[in-house]
Amino acid sequence: MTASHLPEPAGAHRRPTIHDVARDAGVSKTSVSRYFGCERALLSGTMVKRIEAAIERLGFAPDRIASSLRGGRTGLIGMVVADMRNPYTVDMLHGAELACREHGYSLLVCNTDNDDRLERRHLDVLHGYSIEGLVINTPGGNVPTLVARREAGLPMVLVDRHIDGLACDMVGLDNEQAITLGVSHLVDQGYQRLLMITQPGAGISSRKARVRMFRHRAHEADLSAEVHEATEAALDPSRLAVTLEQWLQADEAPGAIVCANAMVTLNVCHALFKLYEAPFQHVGLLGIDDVPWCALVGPGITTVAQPVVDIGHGAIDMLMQRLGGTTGDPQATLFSAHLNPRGSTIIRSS
Amino acid sequence: MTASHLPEPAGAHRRPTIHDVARDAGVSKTSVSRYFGCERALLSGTMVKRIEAAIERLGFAPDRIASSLRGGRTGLIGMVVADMRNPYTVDMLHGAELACREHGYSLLVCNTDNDDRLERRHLDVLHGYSIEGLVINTPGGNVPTLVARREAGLPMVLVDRHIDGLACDMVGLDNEQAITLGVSHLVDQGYQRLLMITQPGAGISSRKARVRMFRHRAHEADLSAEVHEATEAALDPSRLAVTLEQWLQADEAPGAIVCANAMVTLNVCHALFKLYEAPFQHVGLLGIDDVPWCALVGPGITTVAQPVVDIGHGAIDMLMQRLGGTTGDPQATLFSAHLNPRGSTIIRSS
DNA sequence: AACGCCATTGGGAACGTTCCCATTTCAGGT
DNA sequence: ACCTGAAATGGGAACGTTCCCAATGGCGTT
Repeated sequence: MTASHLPEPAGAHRRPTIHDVARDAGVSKTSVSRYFGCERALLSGTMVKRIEAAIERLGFAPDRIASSLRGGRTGLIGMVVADMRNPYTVDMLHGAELACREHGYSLLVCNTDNDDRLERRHLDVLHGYSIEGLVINTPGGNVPTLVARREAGLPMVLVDRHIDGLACDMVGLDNEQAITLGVSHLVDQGYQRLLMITQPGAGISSRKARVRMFRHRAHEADLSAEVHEATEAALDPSRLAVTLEQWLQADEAPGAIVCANAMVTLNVCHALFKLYEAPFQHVGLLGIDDVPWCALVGPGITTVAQPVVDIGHGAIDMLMQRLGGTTGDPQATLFSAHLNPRGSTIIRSS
Repeated sequence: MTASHLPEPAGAHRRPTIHDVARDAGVSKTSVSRYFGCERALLSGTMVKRIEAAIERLGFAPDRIASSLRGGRTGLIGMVVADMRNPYTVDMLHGAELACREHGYSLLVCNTDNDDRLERRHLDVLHGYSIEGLVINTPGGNVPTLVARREAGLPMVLVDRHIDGLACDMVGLDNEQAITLGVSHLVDQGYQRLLMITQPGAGISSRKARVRMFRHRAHEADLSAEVHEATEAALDPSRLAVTLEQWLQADEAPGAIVCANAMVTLNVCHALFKLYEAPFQHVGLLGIDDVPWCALVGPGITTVAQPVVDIGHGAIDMLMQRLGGTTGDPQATLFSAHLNPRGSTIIRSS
């Protein structure tokens, strides 16, 4: 018998542990643990050198799973998004990833495809991993679960929208300012009637805010303002084209369409190109959310852009503050939009 | 003294453990553990009912961190991508997320922004979390680290490109077929000279394959074929415009531009719109990678589309096979592209 | 010379699971 | 009645860390 332990399979050797390092360096495992933790200052110079040498020799890397178990800190942040393919989500995720990296956290990303049951499942999984914080962009179908987690002490930041009955931090766009900016521009350009196309937003605060403010500002400027809520199906370009044509032919005065987000802008463009070869000679178009291709379509599509990367970054920043121990009432961080004027909001003589 | 343990803070109660459930149900913790694990069949009907009731009462959810420590299986898959903002990456990620969900795994997502040092750091972090598998889309700057992990037994799948000296599974596009499809289309449409714009691809197999095949097919069809490698800076629309104009004016024969990926297509479009009001009356354009806005620009941009979501899904599927114990030589799964013919590849009388 | 204190270091319990092995129970065959 | 073995259950070690507490040793103070 060579050893009292496992025969140790020939090829792959066992990952070294803090124990191995301790033995190799001739110190206690506690000291090695201190080397990695925040008690590094306790160690003497000789000790540090010996530990470092042993780590190098063995190629040791601490096991975060074991560390999480005893230490309680997993270093994991849960990120639950409603629609991974939405450009908004992508940029937000990018900002969040950046911020996590800065703070030494890692992101567990979950996509719910706007499905409440799936969201619920993802929340359970994240709970299983003992995430330290949650950033969530939710349609609002799992309020009880979220409230429970929040009250159990899980730091949580809502993105883009806040949810009634869920007292927690939130990061998003200053929708009032954004819509004011957009409508003022359209007024300045001389449009006399406006149509907003939006997705149905039963419980989604940001969508409701945009519609409310749109009506308000248009009314203030004495313009007629209509709002069309297009369900998933009604966003289909062909069906949308019918709606748009009706609205266009109802009145001779120059009109402009406002798209409530990038998804809507894309579909409205498709619809307009079905109707006209050069649609922007007949109607103005302003999109909320700027995406790279907006500058390429027709004479360029005017947009009101939100700083989405900053929003994602800001979400993590708020989380870090809570993790740092900040208590107190929920905060809302709202970012300002800016205008990208392009050719789609210039009135051509017809 | 009421108890020998902690005074138990008033508000938030401790998360229940398998122990609490066992006590409440009047069974052993082993049985509760069996309830969740794959030894469920060992339990009698009564036992199952009592455990279920206790779980319900306490709101217990197993701790995956503790489970990972002893059990060795973390349920975590690492996903390292070179550029999170690239539409390719987004769709791929979406497919991978979908597949992970099906198999009960969760994704730890890392973005490297094409930075080797950052990629290295992310790989270390993932190693710390004992991921069970790795899907990576790499510029190729950390071969030694990757080889080491692979040889230590970590299942690994490369996405989009394979790396010399790294023997591991790979999922991507059948570049030969894709380019053949694109070039044939251009030939059929009557173009007589071709220009491919690509990003520099020193170590990137997919880029090299596209260039090589482009040259080959063009030569076969007796067309002149030029390739322009645009560095990050040279992708700037203004500088690109100069390059394109030179090429256009060098010859009268009708020519078409092939863009090696969506990023390039976007910038080339910007450049063309700087040169002409209606660029596609002067030059043909074909893009590799289809993105939603391609149909909207000018008369629509013809594309060769890869099934990116399937590629992401496929990557996880391969990983699962390896996790299931499949051994043997590295496999490559290549998907076929399909053509979306649009207005940008129709020759207009000039 | 005895004392106390700070700076270092080490030993061992604990975190919440899973897994190995031992134990109990009971049916069925001799 | 006894033995055998399968089915069901429980006890305790182990996973690799962190953290509490105790121990050691050197040095300045009374």
